[in-house]
Amino acid sequence: MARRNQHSREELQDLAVAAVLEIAERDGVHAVSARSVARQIGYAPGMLYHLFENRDDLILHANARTLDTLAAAMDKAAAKKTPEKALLAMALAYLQLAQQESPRWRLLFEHVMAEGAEVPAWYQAHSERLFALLEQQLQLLAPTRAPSARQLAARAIWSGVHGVCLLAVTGKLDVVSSVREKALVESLVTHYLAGWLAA
Amino acid sequence: MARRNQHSREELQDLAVAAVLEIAERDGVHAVSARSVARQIGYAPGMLYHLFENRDDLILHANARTLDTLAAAMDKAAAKKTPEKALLAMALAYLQLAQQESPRWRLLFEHVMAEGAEVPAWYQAHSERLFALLEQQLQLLAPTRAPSARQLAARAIWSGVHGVCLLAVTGKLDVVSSVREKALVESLVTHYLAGWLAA
DNA sequence: TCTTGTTATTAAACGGTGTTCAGATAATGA
DNA sequence: TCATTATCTGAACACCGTTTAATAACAAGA
Repeated sequence: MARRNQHSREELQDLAVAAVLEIAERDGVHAVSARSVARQIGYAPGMLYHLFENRDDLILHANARTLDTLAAAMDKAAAKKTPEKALLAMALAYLQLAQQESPRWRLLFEHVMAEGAEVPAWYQAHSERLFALLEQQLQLLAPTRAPSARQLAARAIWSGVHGVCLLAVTGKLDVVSSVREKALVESLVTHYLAGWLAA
Repeated sequence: MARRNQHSREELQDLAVAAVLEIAERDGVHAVSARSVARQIGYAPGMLYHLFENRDDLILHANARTLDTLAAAMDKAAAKKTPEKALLAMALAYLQLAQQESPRWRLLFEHVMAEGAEVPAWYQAHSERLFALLEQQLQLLAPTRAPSARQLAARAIWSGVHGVCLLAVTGKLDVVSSVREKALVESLVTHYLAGWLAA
């Protein structure tokens, strides 16, 4: 069978991306392969290579959707709060999402570009949106500071929170069960901010 | 050919681990495979499965060596310093090592256990040594605080520093080139500590 | 309506991966 | 010297990402 023309190119891309996320959630990250995704959307594996450049491209499209979900959750979490509380709420929103939809986030955390391949600009734009949300609150919190200082603080906070979420989701943190991940994020954000503001 | 008995089991394990690290450094992380490692040490791929349980086991042994190198560097960096300076020095030692031997660290950062497999206890012991080094300094810095508070702080700091190193090595941080990684680590550690001590 | 051209789709293959295992070979102990 | 034991290999299995020639269905024109 060939040329059925049931879906537009864009529809097929959406179907494939949705299939990636669904398979990851249902069968685990390891189960996401060109063949499994193709089977799920009812096409041959080769079809995926007319829709995406390669596997990286497909996974990045799925991960971009995950990042957008997070950006929306952070926006919501920050609404009508003081900058300090907003920053903490955004960090906790990250942790919560990463924990409750961990397969999606493992897909994001554990994805590695093929040898020599660079992360494309369009994807970086998605992740930069997150930094922008932080910088926005830091702007309100410390309007007189240099923009470069705020950029640095935003990246320091986010790298730190990212580290906690990553270790939490990939299960490398449960060394001491008494230390809860939420407490880690709270400690990291509040103490860093306190120190940063006092400096 | 079979049964040449040139090396003991332990020697062969060491050879294999060394081969993993050498191939990663020379040809890149992607080039590390059962076949390439076996070829490098002059044996058949199947041999590796008499020396290690599986690929994860082999990689973990290599990564444990990387962790031990870091622990030694941290020990050296912390010597004869005040606790605060020691903590910063240890974090910077991490960053420096991760940056200058990035293939080894990509091997560590990007390694993912097979589906359903847990990180074995003997490996966790290696990474716990790092936390212990931090807690040791925090003990000197804030001897009156509860041990659980120090455990939490050690993990918060380390998760944060880990986040920076990871993003730096895997190249996901160069969004704003003006922000240097070293400045991020310094900011993270000093401001967190300042806030933590003031609390 | 018939034909031609275009486009979506697939089957099959290629070279790679981790892993298993029966069998071959050399060292060892009796 | 012979039987046993431990070491090591070759070949296979099932999977992976990816490419490509061939095919079938649609669209357009005559």
